[in-house]
Amino acid sequence: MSSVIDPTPPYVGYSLRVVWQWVWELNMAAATRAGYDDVNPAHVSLFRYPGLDGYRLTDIAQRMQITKQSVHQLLGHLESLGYLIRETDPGNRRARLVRLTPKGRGLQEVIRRQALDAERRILDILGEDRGEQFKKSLALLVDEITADGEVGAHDAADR
Amino acid sequence: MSSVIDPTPPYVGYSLRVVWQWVWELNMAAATRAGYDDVNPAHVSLFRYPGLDGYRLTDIAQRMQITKQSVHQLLGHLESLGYLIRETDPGNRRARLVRLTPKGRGLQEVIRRQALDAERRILDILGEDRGEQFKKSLALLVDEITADGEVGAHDAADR
DNA sequence: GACTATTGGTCAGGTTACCTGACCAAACAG
DNA sequence: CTGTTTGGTCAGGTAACCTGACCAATAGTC
Repeated sequence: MSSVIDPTPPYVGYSLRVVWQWVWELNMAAATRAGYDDVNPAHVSLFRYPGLDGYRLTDIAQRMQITKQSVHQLLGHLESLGYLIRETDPGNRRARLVRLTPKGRGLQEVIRRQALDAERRILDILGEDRGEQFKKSLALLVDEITADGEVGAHDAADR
Repeated sequence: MSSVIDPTPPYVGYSLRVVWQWVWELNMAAATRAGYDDVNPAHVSLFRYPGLDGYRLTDIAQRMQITKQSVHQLLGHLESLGYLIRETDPGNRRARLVRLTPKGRGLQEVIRRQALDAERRILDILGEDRGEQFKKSLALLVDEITADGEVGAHDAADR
């Protein structure tokens, strides 16, 4: 009794998840290996592109699609762990800007290096031509998706 | 002061995440729209390829990379919501097999259809040739990654 | 057969990343 | 001056995860 829908897996969604998860696990592993073992996945995810330095809490909350309160808590952890400080924005005295400490910049650097390394590994697997084509396709998809505002544009209001 | 690492974003990891998240949000939206609004993302994720029907708790835990206890709890929710039942495996009386109810099969079907729809939309964006190439590349990456056991092969022991 | 080890699953209890709601202070609009 | 909006914080709750202890059925060994 085969279903009406014959799946012909693996689905693209499935594959995307597997590959992304692989990159993400390499990312966490790189952080831990480099000695940043006092942070958990939620913390590290805040460091992902485009990072934390110079951003306000609200910007980060919007980017991550979580509440300001959640970001507040996570930034609090990172601050008490010595990864960053929050200083008042000179141009807007209600706002506070995240500033990475040397420790924070160290972790940021590890994460960026790892991102490039993952990219390298993908190109190695696919080969140069196919790899570049793959990157272009991905970029095109990202353009199209973010243009439509289909991701991250639910209730820009507050949540 | 440009960093040692000039990022040339967007990174592949970032793009993968954006695209995957887009697919995933379409997935959740499809479930909700179809009336399955008593399940949350954690529940729906259990239904993702290759699904629940016929599997044992332990299989699912391993696939999802979470503990048996967590799966136990989530399956408990889904059972009390009427999505599935757990019946003793005739061939192994300690094991219990997940069996989807009609309601559960309904949700499963919605998710499968949505997966195909997402695939269609990606092909529409990239065009037929480029899209097929993209799928092939993804499949190749998945093969390579899962072959090395780099994902989901941490401690096959318990977890 | 009896004896241990392994496997599949459950119960009890803790942690924490999220959430909602209420609130304050600075900035802005009239 | 008087609301309203914006950036952020405090208090408290929810639930998806975790660890540890445990039981029942199976498999391996003598």
